[in-house]
Amino acid sequence: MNGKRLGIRDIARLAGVAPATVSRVLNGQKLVSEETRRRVEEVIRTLDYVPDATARALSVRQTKTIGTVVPTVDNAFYASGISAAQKYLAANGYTLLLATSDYDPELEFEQVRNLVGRKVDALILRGADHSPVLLQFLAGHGVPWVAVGSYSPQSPFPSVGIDNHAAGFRACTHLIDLGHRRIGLLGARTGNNDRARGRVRGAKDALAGAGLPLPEHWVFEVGAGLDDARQTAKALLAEPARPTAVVCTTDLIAFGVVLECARSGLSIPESLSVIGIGDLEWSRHIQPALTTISIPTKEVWRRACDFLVHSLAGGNVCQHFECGFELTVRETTASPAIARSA
Amino acid sequence: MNGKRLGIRDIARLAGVAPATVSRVLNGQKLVSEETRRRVEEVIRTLDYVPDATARALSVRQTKTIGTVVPTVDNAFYASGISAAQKYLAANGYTLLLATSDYDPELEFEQVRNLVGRKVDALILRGADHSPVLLQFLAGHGVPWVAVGSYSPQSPFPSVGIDNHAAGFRACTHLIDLGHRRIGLLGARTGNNDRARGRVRGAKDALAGAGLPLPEHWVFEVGAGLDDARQTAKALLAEPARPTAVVCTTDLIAFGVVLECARSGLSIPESLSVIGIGDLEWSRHIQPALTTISIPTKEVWRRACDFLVHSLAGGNVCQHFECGFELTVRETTASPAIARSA
DNA sequence: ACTCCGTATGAAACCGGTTCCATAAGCCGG
DNA sequence: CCGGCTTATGGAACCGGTTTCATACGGAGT
Repeated sequence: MNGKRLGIRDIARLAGVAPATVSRVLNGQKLVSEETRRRVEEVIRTLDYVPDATARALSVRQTKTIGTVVPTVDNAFYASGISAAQKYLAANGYTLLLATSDYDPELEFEQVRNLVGRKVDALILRGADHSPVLLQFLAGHGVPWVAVGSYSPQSPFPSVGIDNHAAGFRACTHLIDLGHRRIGLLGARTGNNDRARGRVRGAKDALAGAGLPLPEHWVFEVGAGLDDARQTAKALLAEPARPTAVVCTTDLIAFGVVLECARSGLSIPESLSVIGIGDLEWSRHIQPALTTISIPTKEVWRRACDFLVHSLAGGNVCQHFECGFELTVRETTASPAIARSA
Repeated sequence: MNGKRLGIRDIARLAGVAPATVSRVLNGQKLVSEETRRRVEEVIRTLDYVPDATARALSVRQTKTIGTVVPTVDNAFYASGISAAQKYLAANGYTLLLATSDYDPELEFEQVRNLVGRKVDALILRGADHSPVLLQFLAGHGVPWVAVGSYSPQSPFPSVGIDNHAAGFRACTHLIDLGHRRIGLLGARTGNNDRARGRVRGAKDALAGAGLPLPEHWVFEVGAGLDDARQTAKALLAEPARPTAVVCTTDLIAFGVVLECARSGLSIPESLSVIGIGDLEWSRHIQPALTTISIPTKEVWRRACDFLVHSLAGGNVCQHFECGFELTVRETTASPAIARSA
């Protein structure tokens, strides 16, 4: 190849103009004569010149990049959000810089630090639950960010998501309405996770509101993978005095229960009603199809991006956005009467 | 906040040294006295200073960033690869810049252009099947890249993946070995996709080798989503003279068949044997569990990253790496005798 | 005491864009 | 015919790191 990269000055020389003019053409400013613009564009096209974004970033102090750190992409829930975000951002001239934390807050911080060093214009973080040190770091460096996944109007930082407490409450209420009195609760780890916590509390509040007991041995804390979920489900099924229904705070956990019941020949919903939260793609494909709380994950992420893009553009955008959820009844829930009265 | 961002010169002033020295400390060079190093690090720590990666990138002409463009993250197959790549790269000081093309070559090119403009050190692209214009663009800009998903030793560009022809062949052979004579073929779109093409050809070659016919109406070309797969499966089941087995070039397609059969009461494998290629996480969870060709997707991506990291570091790495696959027999395949001889 | 060398540090140019400011040309009204 | 305004363009500083080259210093060798 030709010895060195070609830059704006080369283009300028070949087009017989000043670098400043080339820059103006590149940025579509209107203070350039039509004639000059065409000449410059011609040169750019024939040389296949692509301006150096790092140089531009250094100069204008913005990278047109949004960073995000999620626990893993290896989970339909996050993958779906990432996908939606990526698409929305690309359509608006931004690129997504992706980092994963593997559910480790320590690593999350390191990743955030890295992203900030790379001068992302803003960050998308899951949940509003972050260490003060991290928050202070972000504030100190003037990096805007938005929390996705939970609607937290009381938080001083922007957030987009659903009301997790209400979702947990709604899921549990559905079971109560069906007539269940013995309801178990399988929740994701709540440490450092306000969404899981909200859902669990919602379900508990529903139970308490209905005057129903929740014995210690009917509540389980579940790890992140599908295998963890199956493991826990197995433990649940081994319970001598089993509940007639369980609310799972994520669909993945519910999958675990459904699959494990299938394996051990326990029929759903006759012997056990199961409800999840999330409504992943698989939820309606699995056998029996999962009753769940549908969360518009893609919309949540899209709105988070929308918020950032607009507020970076100087717009005045509402700090908190609540996305709606809805109960989607499929085949894994039924009245306990079906089984008991038989 | 303090009026302006703090830079290396501020750190230098506060530590009473020259900017060059701070730079040396940051980069861990050894030509700095222990005493000075400690003083500088002290200042950096107390000020929470994070060096500007864009400035560094401009200066050293490398961003420690690897770009990739995949059709979508919204597919367990790609999500899994992305996830592995991200993790591996992070562990080696790189960050993944993610772009998606939505199965559109036009958009893919645009994304590549964008990534190149952002000065990624290298690219990971799916497959070796790219337009000459794109290849020329990459070459002209001196951007190294590696193809993932197919082992293509004859290609002038590096590749990491499995031998897709062999995978298709193996899958089909499994059905033939079981005694099937009427075998259908559900393949992903082959346009611009050498992997799908290889698998389809492999299956066809196996058929031809066994002297088995493949009537036009037993081969289907399937769209990308699970819903497309179900749609096609529905069409297959409507065939009056249906095959006794089908090879699907991806697990997602196989899922479609399995789910659609369950819906219409057709029992697998008694009435129809199904084999997929890929072995996604769901393949072993679905009912009945899917027989498939297991591809070490994560390993493929990890090796692709490994290749790039090492060759960027100046190492001399083998240009093509073939990952192994293996047949994983589960519950969706059986001898046709079971059904026919009854 | 003097040269020679290795080590620690500083000064300044450079990476490739952007943008402020200056300048020049063209046009209008008085 | 000239001042003043608008528009097109060029010159040069600047963004925040890195790196080359020069310099200063201390110690070893003779």
